[in-house]
Amino acid sequence: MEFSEKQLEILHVAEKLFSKNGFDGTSVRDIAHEAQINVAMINYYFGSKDKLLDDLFDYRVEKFKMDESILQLTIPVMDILDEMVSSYIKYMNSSLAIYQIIAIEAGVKKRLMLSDSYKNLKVHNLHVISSIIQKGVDTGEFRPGNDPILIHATMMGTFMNFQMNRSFLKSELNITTDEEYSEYMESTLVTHLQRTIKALLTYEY
Amino acid sequence: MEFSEKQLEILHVAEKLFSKNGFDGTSVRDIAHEAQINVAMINYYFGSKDKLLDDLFDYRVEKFKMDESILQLTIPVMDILDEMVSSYIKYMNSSLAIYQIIAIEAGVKKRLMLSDSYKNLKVHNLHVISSIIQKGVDTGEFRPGNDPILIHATMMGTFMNFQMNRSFLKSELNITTDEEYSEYMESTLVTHLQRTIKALLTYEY
DNA sequence: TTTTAAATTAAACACTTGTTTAAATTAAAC
DNA sequence: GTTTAATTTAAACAAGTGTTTAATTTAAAA
Repeated sequence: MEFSEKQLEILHVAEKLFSKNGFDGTSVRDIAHEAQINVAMINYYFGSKDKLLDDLFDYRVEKFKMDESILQLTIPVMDILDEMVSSYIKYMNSSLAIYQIIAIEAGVKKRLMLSDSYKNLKVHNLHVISSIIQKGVDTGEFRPGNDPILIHATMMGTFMNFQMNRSFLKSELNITTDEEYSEYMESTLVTHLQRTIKALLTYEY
Repeated sequence: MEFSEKQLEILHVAEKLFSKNGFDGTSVRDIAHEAQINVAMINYYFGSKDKLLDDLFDYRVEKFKMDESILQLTIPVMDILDEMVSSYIKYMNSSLAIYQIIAIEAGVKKRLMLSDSYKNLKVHNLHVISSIIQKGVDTGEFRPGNDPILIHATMMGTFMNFQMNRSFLKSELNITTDEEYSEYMESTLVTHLQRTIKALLTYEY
């Protein structure tokens, strides 16, 4: 699906407002006002407010697919794992708005959950993680028996926790700006997750 | 603050609907209908819809404080850690509704974030985790240098991820009923988190 | 039992919601 | 340049929002 310049402008404004105030907390008039267009244009271009969310999701979802090609790299599997965690967190961090929306709307409403593309995305990412783990198990570097679902949930959930408790954690970490918080997530948080997952995959229990 | 039987009935219905449809997605008339009362009673008892949410939060928040007394137990620190994870996840799992509300409203709106009791709760729980880690470091069982904030975020976030992706994960794990999913979280997920945190605290990197 | 207070009700309030309409403007096709 | 189509607009639509009011019923206090 292709979008015109005008449609993209509306999508970007909607993304911003949905992530800030939630889908139900954002009116079409809020969007129209911020985008400096007439309210009717939203229905003219997207049909309805619900379809606007669907289109926004389709517009963004493709980029959330994990890069499968890292599996082909001739580097140690430990480094592949590190690279996967790092690039995934960094991309999520650079696309916070849509991720915020997904987290809320997929959890509360059934809206996005029903979307096939959402399910396909998750299945794909689980598959990539699963393949990396398998590769490590084959080389004897990782212990077998670890469920990729749990690994994925840990990575995703920890990131999300930082996202949803931003203001509390900022004060707790003595961070003042959003930029600094962003840096923290891309360095300290990434390192933490890399260590956590590696520790788990090599841990003897 | 004490609530009458009628007020509690309203609070329980509100909790259920807020967790299902979000705060903005739930109207006072929805609550009144489900609780079989007149709409005006909500404002009569709670003043406003916003204050109803505040009261619901105050009503539940106390129970989310981690039990500090486990620190005094004369059992290995590993077992204290296991017990902390287990009891925390189990309690969260038994109070899903309010946790769902917290996750959404604290993240999107600034509503609950402004609440002092919410901040105090988090500070308290972080302190308990911090004390357990310190105890393990003192006995030489845990490595020093692990930030309790990251441990807490991992535990909380992973649980939340299971909560917010319920329907996807149910199909992925071949789970059909909510009861079974609940059992999974209290057994497999708890074990996973215990292992993860212990692995992280003892991991040599 | 009478008086006072609390609880409950239906109705109205003013405002916001998403969506549609029909007219006006702009752009494209011929 | 005229016609056709696409875009944009202000206005209206019906339904829903949280809240308030004033009247009524129920319960408690005197």
